[in-house]
Amino acid sequence: MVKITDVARQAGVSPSTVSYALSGKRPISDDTKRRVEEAIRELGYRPHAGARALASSKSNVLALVVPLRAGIHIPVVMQFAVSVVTTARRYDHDVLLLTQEEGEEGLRRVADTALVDALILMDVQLQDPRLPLLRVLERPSVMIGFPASSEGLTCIDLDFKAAGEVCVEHLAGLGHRAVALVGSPPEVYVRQTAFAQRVVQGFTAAADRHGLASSVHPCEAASGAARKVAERLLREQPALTGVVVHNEPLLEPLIDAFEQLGLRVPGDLSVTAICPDELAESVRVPVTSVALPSADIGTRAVELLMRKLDGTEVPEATLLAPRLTERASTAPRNA
Amino acid sequence: MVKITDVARQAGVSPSTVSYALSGKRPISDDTKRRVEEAIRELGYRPHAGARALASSKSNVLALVVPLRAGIHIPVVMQFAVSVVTTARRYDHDVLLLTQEEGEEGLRRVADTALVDALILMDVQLQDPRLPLLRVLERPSVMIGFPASSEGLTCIDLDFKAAGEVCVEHLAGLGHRAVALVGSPPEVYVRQTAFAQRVVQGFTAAADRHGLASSVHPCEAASGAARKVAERLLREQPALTGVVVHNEPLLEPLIDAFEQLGLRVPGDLSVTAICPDELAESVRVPVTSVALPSADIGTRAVELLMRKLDGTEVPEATLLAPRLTERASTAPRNA
DNA sequence: TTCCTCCGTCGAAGCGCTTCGACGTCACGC
DNA sequence: GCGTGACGTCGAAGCGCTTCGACGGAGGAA
Repeated sequence: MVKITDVARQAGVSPSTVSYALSGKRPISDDTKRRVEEAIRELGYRPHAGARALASSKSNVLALVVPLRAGIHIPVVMQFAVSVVTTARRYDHDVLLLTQEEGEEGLRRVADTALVDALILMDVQLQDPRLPLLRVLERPSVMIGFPASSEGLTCIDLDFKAAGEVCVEHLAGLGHRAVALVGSPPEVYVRQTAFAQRVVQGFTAAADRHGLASSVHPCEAASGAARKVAERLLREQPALTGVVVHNEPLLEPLIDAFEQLGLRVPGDLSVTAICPDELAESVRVPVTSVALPSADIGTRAVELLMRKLDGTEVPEATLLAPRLTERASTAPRNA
Repeated sequence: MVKITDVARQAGVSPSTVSYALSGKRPISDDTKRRVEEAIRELGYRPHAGARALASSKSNVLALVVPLRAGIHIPVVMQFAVSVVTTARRYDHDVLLLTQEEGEEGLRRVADTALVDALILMDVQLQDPRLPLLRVLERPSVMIGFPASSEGLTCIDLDFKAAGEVCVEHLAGLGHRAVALVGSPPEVYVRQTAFAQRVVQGFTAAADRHGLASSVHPCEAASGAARKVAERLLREQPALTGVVVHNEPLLEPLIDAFEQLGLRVPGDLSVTAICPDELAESVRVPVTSVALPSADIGTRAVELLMRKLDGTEVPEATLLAPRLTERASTAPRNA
């Protein structure tokens, strides 16, 4: 193994000079820098991560805690993870993958052993048991999603309430007078995951504001459930002409179910969704949707963390404004 | 920060004794061990990962390289990653997440900086550019999937050839005489990813052996493509009564398409798949399938790696025998 | 010209841990 | 009763890097 002293010898300088040439923390003459770089290249030198972490008390590793619970759309998690890794690399950091399963003990472990410098958590619940820990941990963290109180923490997420509102407003603007929300599986609500509830709040508030008849239906993500909920909607709300879907795996089956029940989309029924653009575009009838910008959120989360590591102040809450893209699934009522 | 010397003082022993009590590498009296453990608990001591890595030249971290290319079913990747993390934890290791995007340079980086002790690679291609690197890297690795030559490397995967055969044999056993394989997207074959080709080999070989008429159809994973391929199959192969699907996202849409074309499953058409059991069970007509045991593979991959880290010899190739589960989508011909 | 400052570099200390050799003690066998 | 291990513990060295203080020399100010 080639070490910094080898490089120093080869370049005719001291080890500390090599270190400074690498880190830029002290001025080094161009000539010296060049010789050092050359020596590094010739010898194929790579600084030892552990030694570096020990001496500098920085591991340049971020922890990413991913959920593995039911009711969460896996591709979104994955896309998010990839964008975190990619962005972290831009800042010369790596990403350690943890599962929710490890719980608070896992967080404490990687933080206290100095394995990681900072943490990113996904799938935060309203009363998340990890919150107190994050507040006392001596390492910065960013949460994807919002707990009941984000006091002293840093959170980022799509503004789901606004997303629910935007969907309703789009439908109201098209003249629809009765709308329904097909939501996430019941367990997601029971778990008190904020984003699902926020959509409901936004949806209901906007519907009330516009004087629309509305109803909310949590729904399993199995395609069998699509048919059932479709039938039920038509039975209970015969005047229904607008539907908001906040349940990725159900989107396509639900549209199929409506069509099989004799309703054309968007002729008889307008459908909007809150989901990744990718999914919305890939449905047989491309769906008007509010984008779930997982890649964007991942990038921003890492950027927030980097600023915290720099000692910069960052806002406690970052809510991304919803962006609705019109596609083929919505049309004016009675068009 | 509390360090090993603090623990040593508190327990009235030397730092090295604490270290040995922790690692068990030398005998320590029960009494001393107890006092050390107590001191650790009282002080909340956590060994510094970097210091440990430096002194022991072991980071206790594994690298996991995940693919992010098209044509790969994301939930499978995720499930795999989770099982790797979970198993690694059982062996007191953590997992660093890398993307394929980082390429060979990324592998070299984490290996040469001693950030990780070993590597796991997914989505290996027949002529994978990373192979030469893996052979010279001074760290053990395990690959999920098989390259053209696994000489000197360690690979593990489902036996996809046998999986293709098992599907055909199941159909042949039910009396079917004309079968088709609906495969992965074309780009997966172009990329020379072994598993897709192996399925084709097994499928074709078994069909020939049993004297069945057969055809192979790579297919996009979009649900629009399902309808097209279904129509094409019926047109080109009117006698068709058995289909093997090796394309997760297409499974359900394809069955829908067949039914909309007037074919009942399994009445007129028997369908088998190679996919996660979870998926096969969740389809409206539960599908007879060969399981894609991602969790199992992940676990085994980590176990192989641990044995290599121990210096134990492991087999170069581990092929998991296919396991076919009969469900509602297959029935005897002309039942 | 002298003094001070800033630049570029060096040497040494030290980050917190593991590990090696050494040493005292105790039990056992002859 | 004494040699001989094995057991349990200690001290010191060192893993490879960063960083701090120091220092010589050049350049500008006085």
